[in-house]
Amino acid sequence: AAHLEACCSPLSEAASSAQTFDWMKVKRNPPKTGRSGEYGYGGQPNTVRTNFTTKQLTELEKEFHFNKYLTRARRVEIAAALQLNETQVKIWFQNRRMKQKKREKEGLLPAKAPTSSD
Amino acid sequence: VMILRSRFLDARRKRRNFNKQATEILNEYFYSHLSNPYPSEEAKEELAKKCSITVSQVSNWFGNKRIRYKKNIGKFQEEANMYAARTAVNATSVSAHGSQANSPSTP
DNA sequence: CGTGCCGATCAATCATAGCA
DNA sequence: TTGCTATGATTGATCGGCAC
Repeated sequence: AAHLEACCSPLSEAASSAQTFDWMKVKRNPPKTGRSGEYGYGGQPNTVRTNFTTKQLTELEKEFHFNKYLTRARRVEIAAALQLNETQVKIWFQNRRMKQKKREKEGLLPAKAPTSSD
Repeated sequence: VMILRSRFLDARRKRRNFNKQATEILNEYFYSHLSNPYPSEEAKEELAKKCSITVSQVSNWFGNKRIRYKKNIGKFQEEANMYAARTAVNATSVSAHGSQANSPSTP
């Protein structure tokens, strides 16, 4: 579900001024993470971006090197051990995999252009 | 406290601004596609080559540009007009490539 | 029908560059 | 040097699409 606001008339504005296109109205849904009293922070629903502690990140990294992918069981263990939601652990691994892929991809071209000149 | 963070924060530290030339190219693309500033992977690669930066940097640039633009459209009005006029000519030569049917507006 | 993953993107923030 | 703004990069989390 997305919240699209319909206010300005799409067909108006002219001249050089920029109109308000769809992409400018895109609003992400507020994160629903946090749930379940976790660490010592208020009780209000997490506003945004959970700040992982160094300890949590260290453990997650350790797990990642052991396994790039998690099993349901492992995820539950880690979530409990680090006091995070299973979703947060799942998402962390997802992002971590993408990050590694990006790294590999870039750490392969920085050399030089593939042109046969050399 | 924050010292612990900076410990392993990598590239973010020695950041270098892009050349004026590169920024020009990126802005030209952005404003000439203001209706949909989402370059395809191929387009990103081409921009990266022209700007002498990586594809990731191109993605970062567009990501930041989009967010910051919509956050304060007014602040970019001048810039928008400037590039709009400049790329208006360029747009004419790029209207027959058979890549993607894209032209929602164009009153 | 529900769930995990991917690829792209968002959105907030960090740390520095640049300028007055 | 001091203070503030511009800007590139990072990252937890969302969105749409796809496979199982």
